[in-house]
Amino acid sequence: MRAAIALADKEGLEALTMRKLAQGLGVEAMSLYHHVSNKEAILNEMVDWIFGEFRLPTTEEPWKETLRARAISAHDVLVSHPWAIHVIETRRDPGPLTLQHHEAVLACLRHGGFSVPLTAHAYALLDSHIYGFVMQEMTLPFRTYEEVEELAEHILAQMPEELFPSFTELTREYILKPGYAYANEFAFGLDLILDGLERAKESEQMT
Amino acid sequence: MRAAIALADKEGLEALTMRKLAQGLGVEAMSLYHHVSNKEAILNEMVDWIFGEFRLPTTEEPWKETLRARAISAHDVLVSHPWAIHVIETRRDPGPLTLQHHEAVLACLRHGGFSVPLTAHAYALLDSHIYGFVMQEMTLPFRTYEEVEELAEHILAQMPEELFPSFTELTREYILKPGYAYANEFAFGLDLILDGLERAKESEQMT
DNA sequence: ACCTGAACACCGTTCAAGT
DNA sequence: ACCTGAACACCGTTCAAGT
Repeated sequence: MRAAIALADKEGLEALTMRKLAQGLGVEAMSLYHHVSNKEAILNEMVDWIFGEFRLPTTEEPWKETLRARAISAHDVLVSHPWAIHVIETRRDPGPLTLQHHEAVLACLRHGGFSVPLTAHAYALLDSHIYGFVMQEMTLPFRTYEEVEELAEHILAQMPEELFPSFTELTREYILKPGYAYANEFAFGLDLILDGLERAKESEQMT
Repeated sequence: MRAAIALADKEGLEALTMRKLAQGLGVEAMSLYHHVSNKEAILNEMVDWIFGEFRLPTTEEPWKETLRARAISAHDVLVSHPWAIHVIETRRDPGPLTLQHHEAVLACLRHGGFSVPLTAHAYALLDSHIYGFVMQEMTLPFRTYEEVEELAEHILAQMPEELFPSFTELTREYILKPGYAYANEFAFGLDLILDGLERAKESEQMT
């Protein structure tokens, strides 16, 4: 398990083959099948491990703060294991740590005063933001600010400005400004969503 | 191109191999390399085609309405081509239809009165919701209401209720109610986000 | 109980050879 | 210009055979 995560972290998901995993463990590929039923099972366990890394929200703290912290933690975990979002996307049966995590988020919302339907809405929305944001972040063709700059210049140079005025404007006046980092956009959306959920809860409680 | 999309639609992304694609075209796999440089190029074109299917927002209509319609259209397109979200996630260079689509969304926000930074925030947020939601929707282990019911009963039966009180409550009081469909959650989040963006724009204009 | 070598049914892709 | 057969370097997985 640890070997599989380390291998995917270091060499990418496509390098995680049964042969290479076995090699890292000093064994032949076929031996792995004595400890795990197939590769799917390994991927399932990897996803469950990821959920175990997310900070659990509590029912003691205010819902907004604790869910904000868990969202940021989830974002950070997913970004530091770039294979995770892809693998999560293909899993269909949640492991024990995953269930435990879901339970903690749901309990937090219910204790925070959300009705059952609003809890369902809120959970779907919060996780859409986390997964969708990380997905976009991972597909960006750059990671460092230097790469952003280089790529943006390259794009600007070959993009007809008349056809893409808003695009070039955004690149020039926002992306190429010092201090730009896509990851900073995460908190904006998160806070907008949390504020919106608070408002929805309050208007629900008035009726 | 059309053959590749049809094959992925009908038999799934894992069935889209060069050999099967060629077979459907009545030709050998190796012949494809005369018309396309490699499989990556095919996947790039498929993603660009997907973006071409999204309804383009306009600058004539009010931003909120036209962006709402484009989000719903994008959701519907992605759900009806289940391979799309996975392939988008691994693409790194946008095609012409993709760029055109981005330009239209950015122009719509700018015409709607959003500043350049707020336009960047808004776009990241809207697309996070679309991608993240679809991603979750695709990984659900059910599609029809009957399957929901069956699975929920199965889960309830083997889940220790003391350990997962909120989970069982949600399943019993929300998911198992007639008329439940996960896809319905999409509009809730979308409207919450659009309202939040409107509010953010107004408070920006006051300063 | 654990490991292994050979094999099977696949991949994407290259390349020399055909028309 | 377009297509093809054989081949290469890989996959996940099965299975009989070893210790």
